[in-house]
Amino acid sequence: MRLLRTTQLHDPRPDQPSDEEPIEDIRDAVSRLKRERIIATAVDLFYHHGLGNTTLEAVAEKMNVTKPFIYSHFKSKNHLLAEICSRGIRASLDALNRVVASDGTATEKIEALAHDFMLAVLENQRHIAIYTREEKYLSSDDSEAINTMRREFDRKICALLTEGVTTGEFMVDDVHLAALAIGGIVSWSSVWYRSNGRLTPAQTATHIAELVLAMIQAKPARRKRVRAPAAEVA
Amino acid sequence: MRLLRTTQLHDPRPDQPSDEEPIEDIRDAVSRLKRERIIATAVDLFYHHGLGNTTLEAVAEKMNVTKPFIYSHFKSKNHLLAEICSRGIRASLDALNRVVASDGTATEKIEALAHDFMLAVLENQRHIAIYTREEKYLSSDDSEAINTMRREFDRKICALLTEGVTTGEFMVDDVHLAALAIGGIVSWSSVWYRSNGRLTPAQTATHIAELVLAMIQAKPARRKRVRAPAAEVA
DNA sequence: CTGGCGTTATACTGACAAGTATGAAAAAAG
DNA sequence: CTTTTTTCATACTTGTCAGTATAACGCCAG
Repeated sequence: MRLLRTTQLHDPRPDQPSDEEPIEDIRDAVSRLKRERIIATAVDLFYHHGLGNTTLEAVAEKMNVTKPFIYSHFKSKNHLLAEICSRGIRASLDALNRVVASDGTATEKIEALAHDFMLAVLENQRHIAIYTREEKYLSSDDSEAINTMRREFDRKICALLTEGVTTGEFMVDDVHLAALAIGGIVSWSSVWYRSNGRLTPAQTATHIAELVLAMIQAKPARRKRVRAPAAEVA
Repeated sequence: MRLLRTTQLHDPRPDQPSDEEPIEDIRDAVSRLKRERIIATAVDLFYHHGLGNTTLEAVAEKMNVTKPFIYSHFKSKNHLLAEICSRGIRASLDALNRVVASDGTATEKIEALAHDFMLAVLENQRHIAIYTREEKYLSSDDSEAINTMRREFDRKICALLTEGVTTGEFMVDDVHLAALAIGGIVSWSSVWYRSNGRLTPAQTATHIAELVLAMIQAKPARRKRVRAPAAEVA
């Protein structure tokens, strides 16, 4: 296209108006591919060396392109960072929401939550590690949006724990602290996890879920194993 | 004195040669006081705005001094950062070692460990948060030294857990993962803890220790409460 | 009071890296 | 094949800061 995304002209696909699968415009696909590569490269460097030790020139060089290439896809270094961070957070939040929306006993839901949340963190480990470290370099808008997510997070876990305490499934003195503990166990994994380590993400998630259940003293009673469909693997 | 720390001359305190308490030289005391103030101010700013968003000029301004003042006490911005980080780590490691050296059952020791470690983290929350975020900006020497500590850390918790499993006090499938979970619960508190929050550090530590014991399914059997002397408060 | 020493402000340098103006080459359109 | 448009490399500008040279000030000794 030449005018796409700019102004005039109707639909850039004038052929059969519908009935076909909505094939994505090639330009968009190419553009997205490039974006993805930039992000992947940046994640790699930001993760290993830190945001402040990584120049966009270094990112460009690693891709065998130059700086303006990156600037044609991201408005600034901070926008790139924001994209990276929000992906990590979004993956976790999706996992959480999927579980909360499912039905089952509180025990089942907490187990699923610990498992899927852990898996989401492990699968997005670097994004989340970057977010955790570089939060202060996000624009206040971005960081506020993300903080809202985080609070929502805590709220939902608390609600779930409270439910379980009410039904007598769990035993915890302080629901809020327990929620933070769960968040800690899972979130901290972005610090220590290495993808070439002893356990696969799935194994790790399973073990961690058991630890979480033990922590809140959930009766390992009849768990019907109706867990939400596991997050699709990256 | 004017020649102290330089070269010649005997003892700068020529009066009663001994028998007195070893009163620290005033200059040294003053110098230390200044260093402490610089560190405190830097911690404040680094914590709230991030290392990269904080210039040394900003630190100086907040103290109503200027940059060379800081440079006369720290060789570089990174040396200042290293000092901040190592304080946080040292406090935690001291707590750990104190507990490991104490005697008692594995249950008692783990409880004490969780409690005292948590307390140490809370009391040094900002230092540790800064360390966690800015690790990549430490010289490789410093960061290696600190990583050694971290590994030692894990090793000792693992040993303790293994001991408890052997004596039948604990039930955990994977000792190493449990150690990481404990580390996560505690370390992550440096991210969420606010000193003006609902609970005092001591209360928080007590609750967290309970959660940890539950997680490893320690029998709440005869805990004789011979906990190591609580960390002196900062 | 005076001279020397240590300390800290003033004022600078130098480097580095974010972001950009321009134009060349490639791709699409006609 | 020619024209138009997009994309990205070359080469630049610019601001910011870590770190420093120098000089002024104050403190203690004699």
